[in-house]
Amino acid sequence: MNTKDLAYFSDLTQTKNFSKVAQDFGVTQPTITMAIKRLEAEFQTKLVLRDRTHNDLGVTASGEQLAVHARAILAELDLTHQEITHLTQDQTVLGLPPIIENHYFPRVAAHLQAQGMLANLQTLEGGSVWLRQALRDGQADLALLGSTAPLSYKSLVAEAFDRQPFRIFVAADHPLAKRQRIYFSELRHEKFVLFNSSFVHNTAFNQFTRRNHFRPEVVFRANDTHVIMNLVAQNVGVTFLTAIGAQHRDDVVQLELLDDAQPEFIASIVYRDSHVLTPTQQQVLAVLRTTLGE
Amino acid sequence: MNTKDLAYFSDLTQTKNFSKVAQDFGVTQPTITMAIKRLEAEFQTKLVLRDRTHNDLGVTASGEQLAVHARAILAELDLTHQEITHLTQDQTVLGLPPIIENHYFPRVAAHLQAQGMLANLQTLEGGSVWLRQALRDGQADLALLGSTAPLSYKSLVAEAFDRQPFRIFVAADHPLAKRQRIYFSELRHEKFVLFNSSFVHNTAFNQFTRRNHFRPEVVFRANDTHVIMNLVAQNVGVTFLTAIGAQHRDDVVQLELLDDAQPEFIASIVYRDSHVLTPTQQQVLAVLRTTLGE
DNA sequence: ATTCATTATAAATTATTTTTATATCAACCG
DNA sequence: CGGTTGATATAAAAATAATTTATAATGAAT
Repeated sequence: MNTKDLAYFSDLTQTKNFSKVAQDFGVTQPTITMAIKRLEAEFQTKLVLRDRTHNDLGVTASGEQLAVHARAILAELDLTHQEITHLTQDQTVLGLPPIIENHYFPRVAAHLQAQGMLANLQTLEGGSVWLRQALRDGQADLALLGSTAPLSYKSLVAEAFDRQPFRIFVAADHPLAKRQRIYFSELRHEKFVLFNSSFVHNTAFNQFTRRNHFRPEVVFRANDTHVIMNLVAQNVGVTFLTAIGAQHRDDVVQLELLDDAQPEFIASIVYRDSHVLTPTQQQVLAVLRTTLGE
Repeated sequence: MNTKDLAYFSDLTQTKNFSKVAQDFGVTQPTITMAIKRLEAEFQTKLVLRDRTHNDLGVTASGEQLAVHARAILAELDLTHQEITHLTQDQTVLGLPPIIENHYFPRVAAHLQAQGMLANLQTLEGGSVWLRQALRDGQADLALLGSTAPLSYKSLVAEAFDRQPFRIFVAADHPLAKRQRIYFSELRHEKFVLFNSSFVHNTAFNQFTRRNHFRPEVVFRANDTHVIMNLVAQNVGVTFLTAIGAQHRDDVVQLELLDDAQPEFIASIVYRDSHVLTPTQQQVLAVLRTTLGE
């Protein structure tokens, strides 16, 4: 069976228009008619219902089922291409959320440098949530990710290497700046400057707000620690980060949280379980493990 | 890309012999040569190393990677066929381990009968461990499975509906038969008759033995409760089953276990998350839920 | 040195897919 | 109504792709 037919069909279930699919793939319309016929023969079932009365194309139950699998197959094929490309170019793409990149990566880079392997490494920046998907679909080969619970994801292998508590950061001239420890509930009426939703900080933050039964007022979301810290320093709001997320600065004060059973920031090395690691990638992984492991 | 090429390649990585692959698929040998060439062109990389010196065919890193994905794609395609076949024949295959079949299924069957749906149901018997795989690769659409921890498997959805403690069964004339409750450690020197390893009972049993630091003497393994019970009645050994696993009989006595934090037998309704349920399958699922749910 | 087992190559054949050209069908429109 | 439009189907021709046949090449084993 040709995977092209699956691609045609997958598109058809979405556009519900034979001619449009033909256009999308730069082929003529009868090609699509024939492709669908082939699939219907292969699976011995009607896949689409041509309802010319309402000029609307229906997908049968079998068709829906096929569409689900067709997409899975096409995604797998795509992933295969990406992986093999990285493999042949001996390139390792390491996904890094900015906080981890700032805190842990310098150490790793130094070791890789020493082994002359830095040239084979590309980094891919993004929030942990976004990177998890990037890892799945082959944009990255390895990643260092943050999470609030030990990672255990379908098709991914995760090895936790560090845990960090979350902290609150306020401007040095903020009323709370004198305190060293506070309860999250005391922040009920504060304004917040936070990471955007592709970061795990949000998961943890939401746990805190849910437990304390309040809707926080989030005045701004950014995806850069420095931007956030600058806003905090100017009292635009307070923020919620890990201790390691913030370089030291005089105009911002760090507060410990006193709440029980707090979520933690768990840092893990993550990779796909279906991915056969190259020697280079294994070396990178080994460096990550020895450098980051306790 | 044609999936046939992936099948050829997958076979080749295992047989490591072009001619053998050709035979396996009933085609001529140059067909395989060409297929591999096509894949090598598609992925722009060498996939196999023709090492004629050692008359051994090596698979490159890229080849290994492709093989992993090729198998995944072919399995997905196979699953698709199976699912669509069941779909068009409006047949639902329900996987049932024998213990669950004996205890819970009669109730379910009565309800299905009342709704005239029993004709659309086929059952597939096997241990929970084996059925889990059968469900994954499409031999079954739904299953009632036993487990010792709440089920959460990659690509499967599980809804727990009952919990049962494990018990020990001994012959009526066994020295322990007078006791009503015992500690597992008291069984250190007993002979055991058990289910074979495709049953979850083993997982639980192993937890008990590990905690009590002994290697049990297993004298026989069977996959039928009656066989096991008959052996127990004749003092061939004692067994380890759920309370519901045994019909009442005079020659066998049931003992409660006194150990702390025992594993339980958790019964769950399980199905694939990628599977689009037919109306019939949804009805069956609804009957399962109402009949089995508390 | 010859034979054997294995894979490669090239031309011919066969199968499959795509295009071109045209038909069908229902809805819409004045 | 009849004509036009948008959508899919069909059939024959053309283009592509896969497979076979026949044979060559390669290295190992005897």
